This record gives sequence, structure tokens and C-alpha cells, in this order.
Amino acid sequence: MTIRVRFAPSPTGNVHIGNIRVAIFNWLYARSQGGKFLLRIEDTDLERSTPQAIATLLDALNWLGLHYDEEAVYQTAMRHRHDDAVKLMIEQGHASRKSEGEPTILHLHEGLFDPSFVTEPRDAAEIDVSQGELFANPCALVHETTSSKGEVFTRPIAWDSLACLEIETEDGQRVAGSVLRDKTSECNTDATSLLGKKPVKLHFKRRYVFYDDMVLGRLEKPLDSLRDLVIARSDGSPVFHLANVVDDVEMGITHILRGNDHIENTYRHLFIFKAINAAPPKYAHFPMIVNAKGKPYSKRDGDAYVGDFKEKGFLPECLFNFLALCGWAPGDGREIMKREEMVKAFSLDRINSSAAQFNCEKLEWMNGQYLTKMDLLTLLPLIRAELKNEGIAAGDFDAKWLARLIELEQERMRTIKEFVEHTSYFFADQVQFDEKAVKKVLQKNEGAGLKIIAGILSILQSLADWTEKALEEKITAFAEGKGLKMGDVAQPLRVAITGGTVSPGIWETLFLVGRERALARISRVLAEVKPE
RNA sequence: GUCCUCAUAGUGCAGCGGUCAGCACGUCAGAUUCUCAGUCUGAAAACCGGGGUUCGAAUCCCCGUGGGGAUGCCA
Repeated sequence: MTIRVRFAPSPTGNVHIGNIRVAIFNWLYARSQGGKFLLRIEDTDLERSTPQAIATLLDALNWLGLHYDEEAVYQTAMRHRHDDAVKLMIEQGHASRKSEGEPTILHLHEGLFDPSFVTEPRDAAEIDVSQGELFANPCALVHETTSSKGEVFTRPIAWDSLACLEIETEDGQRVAGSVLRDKTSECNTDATSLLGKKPVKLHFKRRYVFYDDMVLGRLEKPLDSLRDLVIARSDGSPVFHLANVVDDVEMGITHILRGNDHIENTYRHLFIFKAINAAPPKYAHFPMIVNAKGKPYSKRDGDAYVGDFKEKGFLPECLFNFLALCGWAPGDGREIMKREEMVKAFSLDRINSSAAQFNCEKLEWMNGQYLTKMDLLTLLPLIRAELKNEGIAAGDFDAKWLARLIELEQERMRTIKEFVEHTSYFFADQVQFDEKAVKKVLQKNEGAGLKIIAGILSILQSLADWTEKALEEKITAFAEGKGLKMGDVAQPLRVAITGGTVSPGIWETLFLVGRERALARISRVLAEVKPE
């Protein structure tokens, strides 16, 4: 059987890195297992789902190379399947609806207790009901308590989940649970009046719902802590749980890999699979990513939208790599990995079980590493696009010239955006001067820096051969002749040419700025800047 | 309230009964270079608390504490 996994986002708001990491893990699992990676768009929330959100979602998947194998499934198109499933469950006596205008409820009754996910009654258990009120109805015992803050908690416990139930009353007597169950009418009936005395404790044998999570191991939950579940709303529309399960069956999903916010849902979903006579898939839950405050990301805040990373000049292969490493590691210390390497090394049992905080600084470092190792021909169009994006007519610049500039800047930039930030003086006619730099490097010490560039100006003016090599020779000779350190010469020049104190090597910079502009900039500085 | 789940440096990972608790980002210091970046070298920095089990626990169990989640019509 081939493995089939899916990414099932709801297109409400912008897809954030937490969502996309779920997609990455699914994709990696599918590829590592030779399985299929499918996409289902859960657009049943008509109020909040927008075409625009779907577009940005598809865009993000495409950008990151998360290609899916079959046509995307839109959940709204599956509505009739959901309705059929509800009908089936009612027919088979698993679900019921009191009347039109009421929700449809799936009952946790013995008919659904499959040994593959519900244990036999196992541990002797008791629930203290001395505080609060106890009610009974045909489906459940309902324990209602009020917290110190005044919140009311109702805890309905399905009769069938309480094996060998005995109810202890205030006088120490024990009454068989069946007595109470038989006496209940339609509504919640006060247990005290049914029994003639106040119940204080429930004694029973506890069953557990369980499944084997491929990341977390065996997970279980007392069956009595689960209540019947709504599968269709009052208006008849299917709720998430129902739609989700039915679609997974329809799509032949074999493995569900999702965030651990769904751990609890899984216990419920198992009953739905059973109620529609379908075999449940295997599950793996992994931790969510949290933001710098340690809180979960939310679409509502527009937090960490994937498109923002594209905008900021991160490379998709880097973001992919980085997100895969949030909660997963190959185990041998490798960090920067090609996609094929990750596919090869990926396994669910190496996924971490604790939440990962997103560390943007490390992402920037990693992006810098990617950029440094990147092939020039691959990088060139990305830079051109970004220049264009910034309103710089990149087409006007000679390809060789631009290539050389990229070469020089390649290991200095951490994002594509930084390239533009670092290199504005190569493209502009006028330079933006950093006043501090001008003061410190040119004006200080009675204009020592100015004197130096004045001296060098005449040498450069007479230089016919404007090449990196020639510039290096002339400037070095100048420094040596004057008994100056290279830094004493390079920095004043750098400020005059670039406006600031940071640039690639000075002769490379001079060369690329070009003879005309370089000389003009030095002359202008000499004309306009006066010693302190 | 009840239930589920998680917990190793500031951050991300490694460790899965015996390690001087390792790696990476970041931080700090030094080296190199005309500045920056990079590269190289070095440093500081962690097993949430308390009980057990064991000759021996970061590792297994229990109880706390803290974070996240669920608790009948969000997905």
C-alpha cells in the first residue's frame, strides 16, 4: 500500500510558517516513503475563507517547492459526502438528531468501542461528585460544578463508558448505575431526587481510548473524559471533525501528520472513522512553532506570513531547510542540507516532541550561507528582480559589471534585500553621506583624510588603465610612498566614494563605481567638505 | 475544575542508564584583512523543582511547577 499524506489548511488569513512546516513534514514523509503528498483546502468556513487566502497559500507552496501529487481537493465540493456520512451514522444508530434545528450528535456507545482503539474496562476508578450537582439523561450522567471564579463546568459522561457503575450515596450505600439509567427521562434529571439521597461518588471500571502516535508513542485518555460529539450543526452543516474524517477516507489518506493541537481531536476522530465503517489512518503529531514571546503563531495577527520571508529576500530552499530543522534533526549534526539529503534522512521517530521557537537570527545566518554557496548564474536573476522591485533599472547595467558586484557582495549579504541596501552607491549618481563617517574619517585631525584623497585624486586622474589591478598598484604605491598604512588611505577614499565606512575592497569598489563617477565624487568631497 | 501533552545553555538541535553533557546560531575575546562581512582560534553559558527505582539517572517511575491544547455546534 502506498502511503498517502495530505496537507489540509483552512484558507483563512495568511499561511504562516507554523502551517507551512506541517506541509514540509508531510512532504518530506511522502517523498522519503515513496508516497503521495496531497492538498486539501478546508474552505468550509465560508465567512473567513477567501479566494485571496487560497491564492497566497498556493503561491507559498509553489515557492517552497511543495508540489502536490494529485488535484487539490476543495472541502466545500465534498459536502454531499459529509451529508451521506451523517445519514449513515443516523441509520446505523450511532448518531441522532432530536429535531430539525438541533445539532446532530454522535454517541459514544458500546457499538463503537472497537478494541483497536478502546480498551476493555481496566482500572478501578472513581469520580467525586460530592461537590456540584449530578444529573442523568438517556445518554449520559452529567456532573456540573462551579469553579472558584464562577465558571460552570459540565461534564457529561456517556453511560457506556462507565463499566460496572455503582453510585455511592451520602449514607455510604452503593446503588447500581443501571437503576438510575433506567429511571431517566428525556431531560437532565436531578440524581438526588431519583435516588432519594445525595450521590457523592461514582465507582466504575475505566476504559481508555488510545492510539499509537508515530512521534509520541502510545497516547491514551480515559473514555469517561470524552463526551458525545457534535458532527453537524443545527443548520445541518458538517463540523470540522466530520468533514475532516470523511475527506480523509475519500482521499485514501493513510497517515495523518499534523500539529499537536490535534492530539485531542484524534481521540474523537477515531470514533467517527468507526461510525462510518472506515479504518483509521496512522497518526503522528508534532509540536508547534512558537514566536519570540513563546506564544503560538496566529494568522489573525498576520504573524510570520510565509510571503514576508520571500519579500525579505530569503531563499525558499533555505526557509525549507530551516523549518525542517525546527523540531527535527538528522541526528548526525548536519544542518545545511540539500532537499534530497533531507528526504533521505527524514524519519518521524526523529521528530522532537517539544515546541520549537522560531529563531530569525539563525535563519539569517543560514540564508547567508546559502547565498555564499550559490551559483552566480542562479543568483543573478534574483538580484535583477530585486533591483527592479526597488525601482533600480537593472537592465541598464552591464551583465559583467553586475556579476562582479554580486561576486563581491555575495558573502557579505544575508538576504537578497541586503544586497540592495549594501550597494546603493554603485547605482546612484549621488551618494548619501554618513555624517559621522565624514567627520571621523575626513574632517578630523585638521582634515587629514581630505589631504590624503586630494593627493590620491591626481594620481587617479592620470591613471589611464582603470582596472582593479592598476588601482591596487597605484594606491599601494601611494601609501608606501607617504609612509601611510593602507587603512589611512582606504578609509577616506571609501567615505568619499561610498558615503560610508563599509564596502567591498577599495580598488574593487573604485573599479566598479567607474572612473567618471569616482573622480567626480572625490572632487565634490574636496570642494564641499572642510576640515574641522 | 477535569483531561491530554511538553520541559537539556538566550535560541534551535544531539543525548535514548555509565559522556569532562556534544553541535549550531547568538554573545564575548583574540588572529587575519584597507572597512564591513567572511574565515580561523578561544571563552562564558543548560539537564525546571522534589521524591523514588538503580551500584549508577539528563535519560525510567511518581508528585509538583511552568508552557501549550481540549473540554457538544472554530478549523
